[in-house]
Amino acid sequence: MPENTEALVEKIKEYYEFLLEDGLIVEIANSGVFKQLKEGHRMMEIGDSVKYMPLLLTGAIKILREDEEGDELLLYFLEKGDTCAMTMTCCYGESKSRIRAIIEKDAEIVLIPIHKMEEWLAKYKSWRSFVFESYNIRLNEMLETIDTLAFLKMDERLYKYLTGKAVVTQSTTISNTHQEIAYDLHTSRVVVSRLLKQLEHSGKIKLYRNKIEVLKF
Amino acid sequence: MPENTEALVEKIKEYYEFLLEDGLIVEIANSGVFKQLKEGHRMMEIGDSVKYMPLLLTGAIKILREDEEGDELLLYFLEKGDTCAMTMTCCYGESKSRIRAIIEKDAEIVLIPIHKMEEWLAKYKSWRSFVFESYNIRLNEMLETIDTLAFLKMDERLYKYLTGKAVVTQSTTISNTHQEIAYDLHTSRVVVSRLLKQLEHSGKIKLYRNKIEVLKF
DNA sequence: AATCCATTGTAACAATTGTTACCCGTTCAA
DNA sequence: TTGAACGGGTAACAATTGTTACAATGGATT
Repeated sequence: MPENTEALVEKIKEYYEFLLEDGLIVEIANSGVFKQLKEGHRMMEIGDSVKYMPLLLTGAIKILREDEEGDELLLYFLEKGDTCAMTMTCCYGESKSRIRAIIEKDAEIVLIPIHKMEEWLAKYKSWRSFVFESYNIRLNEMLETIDTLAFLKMDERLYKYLTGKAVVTQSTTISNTHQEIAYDLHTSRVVVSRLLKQLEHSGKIKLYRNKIEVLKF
Repeated sequence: MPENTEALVEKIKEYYEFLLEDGLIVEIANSGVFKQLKEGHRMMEIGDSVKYMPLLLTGAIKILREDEEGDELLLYFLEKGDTCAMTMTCCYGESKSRIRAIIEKDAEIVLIPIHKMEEWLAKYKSWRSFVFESYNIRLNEMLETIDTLAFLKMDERLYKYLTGKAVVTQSTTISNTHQEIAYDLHTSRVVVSRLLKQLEHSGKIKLYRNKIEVLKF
């Protein structure tokens, strides 16, 4: 936990030095708020009004979509160096979140007041690049999600989910119940159990209680 | 067809006067190329390198995604006042198109060289707003597409497709074969025929040869 | 008129996914 | 120690979607 602004500048530099100008990093440290968040923390809900844009320093965040009946779907994970473009959306146009964000792995973030975003756009070229780059990454991530939904069958989606999760959490062991996975993929627990069993038989994973080991990538 | 730059300025003003500064519109008219494109024209293919960003004045464009096997999926339609954010993606980072664009309804567009985009970002506030607004619209459109894929059944997707298409083409009559619809929804012709019959029985549409009439919205 | 071809309708069947029900084993609290 | 709650396995069945096959229709062409 950075003790003061100086320390925060150093902390941000660790992850953003090569992306953002020094002057901008100082501004971020001055007007941003550093936070440490625990796994499982619900950072944002659908309909919440968005006042801050998060910069992710460490850890991982999962971004979910929900329909009217409350059914969920995992959109993508945010990792170190990412920011949430769906949040940036809120600086122009609507100010309500259209997604849910849950900490997937203990995270350190810096919250930036959204009015700064526009201010820095005119002022810092590196900020413009960063913001655009973020939008692009997000658009491509959404494309990927669409491809997955449209072109893959459930067993492929499941396997992709497991390997993807292993990557963002930097661990081949996934600590989830079948029910939780079912929520993320928007299917039922029985279907997940069935397909996990198949994946185990084909030697790609190993099943334990509350735990799945990914063997192949 | 505008005869000269003066006429093009007027033409662009018709659609963008309230969005973009006058000075910017003049610049667009100077460095942009006006084009008229016919329905069915394949404007861009996956893998094409992107050198221009299109501003849509009239008509409609459909944006498709394709997987390795050549299976297609409709992502969304672009309409008057829209631009293609997936194209803007190409100004930073990769320069290859990740989508296919086909004229859905005779269109008039202005092609802007992509290097102008960055130049104008620093120079015109209205351009920044426009570009951000476009990104946001596109992100939300992609979210909508994801919702549709994840939460709707095929009959609902089909009905949504028909009504959506009626809106962008500004006509309740849809001139498509069942096979063409099947491609857009990434399913088979037989499935489309079956579900269309159901929709007809429920009184939402009326079927003809090469033609579908949307009765309810 | 005869023929061809694209389009649509439909039946029969297969594969995938979703649902219900019930099992067993583990964990945890009373 | 007992029982409830949770996590997971599995069978049986239902619903949805995909596939194959073939018939019927209507235009277009010769």
